[in-house]
Amino acid sequence: MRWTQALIPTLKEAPAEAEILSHKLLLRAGLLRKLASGVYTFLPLGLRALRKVEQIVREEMDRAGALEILMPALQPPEIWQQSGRYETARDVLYKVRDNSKREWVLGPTHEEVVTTLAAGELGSYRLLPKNFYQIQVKFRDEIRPRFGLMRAREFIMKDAYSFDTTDEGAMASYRKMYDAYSRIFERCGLKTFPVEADTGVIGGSHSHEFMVPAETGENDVVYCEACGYAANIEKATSGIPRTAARELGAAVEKFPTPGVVTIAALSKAPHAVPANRQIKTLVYLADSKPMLVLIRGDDQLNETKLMARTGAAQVRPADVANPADLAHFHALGAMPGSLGAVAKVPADWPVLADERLRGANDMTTGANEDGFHFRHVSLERDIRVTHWHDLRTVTAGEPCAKCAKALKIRRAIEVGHVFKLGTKYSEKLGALFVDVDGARKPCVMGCYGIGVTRTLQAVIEQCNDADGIIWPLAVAPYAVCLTPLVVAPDSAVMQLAEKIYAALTAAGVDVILDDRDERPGVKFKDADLVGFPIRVGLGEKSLAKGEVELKPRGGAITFVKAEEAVAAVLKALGR
RNA sequence: CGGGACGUAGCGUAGCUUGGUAGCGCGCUUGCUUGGGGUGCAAGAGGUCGUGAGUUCAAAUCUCACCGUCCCGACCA
Repeated sequence: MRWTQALIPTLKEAPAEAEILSHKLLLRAGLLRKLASGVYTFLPLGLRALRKVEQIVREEMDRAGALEILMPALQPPEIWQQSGRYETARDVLYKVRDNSKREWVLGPTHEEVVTTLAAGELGSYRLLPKNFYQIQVKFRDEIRPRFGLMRAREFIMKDAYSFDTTDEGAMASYRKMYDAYSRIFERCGLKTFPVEADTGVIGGSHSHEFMVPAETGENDVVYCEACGYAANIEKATSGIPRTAARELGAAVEKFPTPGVVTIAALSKAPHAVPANRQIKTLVYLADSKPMLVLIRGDDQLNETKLMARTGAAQVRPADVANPADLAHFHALGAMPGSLGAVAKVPADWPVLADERLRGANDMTTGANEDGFHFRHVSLERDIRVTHWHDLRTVTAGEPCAKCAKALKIRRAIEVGHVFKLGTKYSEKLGALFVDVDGARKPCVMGCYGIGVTRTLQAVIEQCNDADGIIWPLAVAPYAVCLTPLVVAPDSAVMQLAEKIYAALTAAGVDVILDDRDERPGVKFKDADLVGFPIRVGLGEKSLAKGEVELKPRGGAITFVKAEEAVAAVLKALGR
């Protein structure tokens, strides 16, 4: 490609819409343009890089035995109603109506479609196992799109779905995908690490996310450098000890605490009850049903864990500002700040307590009477706990549950996610097969996603310097940029450039010839900004010595004989 | 949805407090110049000042509503 025939609109300054570095570089290097919030056009260079990522994904999925298909983005709402996600996923579903008023859903993911396909086509164990994948546009009505391609309304995803006859088979499929993902990200030049993950609304029992460490990521990952434990903070646990038990002793005693409505306030004089001797009592609604959640005063509730433990599709804290929720506080007899689980708890309310409180006594908690608290409370003796769960959020420095070394927490970008789904969708959508024994059984499923557009941006986030992008060779839009500093067609410099251009093109190298009549500085700056892995500089000075320059992006210049330039480039490309 | 900021030429911005001819840099066009890290000079094109109401003799500037964009939170398959 000749630069003058391409469209590479580089920018000296980043548009104000971009906040993080990778987003700025996407815009400045002329890869991407925004049409609307969370909706983007890929310019030629951006598309080339995207295609490179897609191709790596495709090759590794094929190698893992998956079959590429292409499913529709436009989907009938009926299958979503069948799976139950028409309701549970309604917040992210784009719904459209055609001219005859029939409703459609723009696919945010494809479990429903692929399971419907399997229901029709995979009727015998002889056809199993199968793994279908596609690389396709997804639509999600994100509450807040942000950071360019990181969280967009419309984005490209590789999604795969495996169908097995047995649980063991499904685990083998899962393992294959896990291994394929490791190879995919490695080939993309990305440093990723897998972490244990929550399975969320999608359901399932086993799940890992592939994370790219980055301060701009939207996930917190808990990890242990000593033993390798790593988990999304939504899922992570630690070996932190339970609350120290004291002698059972005194009976519950009510005491006045006028105006004290926070853990912090109660921990100060005159009461001076340390936060770790307090019970935080929260009113939560799980699918609209009220419950009490008990957490130690110095801990934070992990809502994802709460959702997982209750099995609810939606959990939210009761809100004093919401008139409909006030009844729940009235039922307890107090407002937040004085809530407790000792007295006046309606008999049909579940009381969920965090494991860290198990066996704790001599604790202080609200009395369900505004302005009063109870002291000398024993969890076992004084509170009707209906469920004990791990509900707290891990914090940095806590001992690892496996090896007791201090845990660390870092931010990361989720680029891939593998799930073992089980039979949730195959049962609901009728993906049954006839087994050897003649019995009809639901397929055991797995699903596996890679955010392709997000991965592309993650590469930029990880591979850059002050001058611009530093593309890993495997995903660079062009591997080589030829930079003649004289572009007159009859000049020796340009004629040599044309010769090298022709030879590299013939060798199948992705090469761009910067034939613009621009000053050297402009060409160098643009080449650095766009981030071509190798730049070949051709100028009169070096050519007088019979040499051209080879400059790897971010590396030092080397000089090679002009007649050896093509071979040197091929060698630098590892070919 | 709650909190905050912003909307002036393709991009970045000044002007708004105190109402009165819309300015600068980059980019773009033309000419000359320069020619190894975003040359220099000159001339030029390009603006519904987000949209709509209102106040006023007069609104980019003041008021209200709406739309859009971004950030924090909530949410997130």
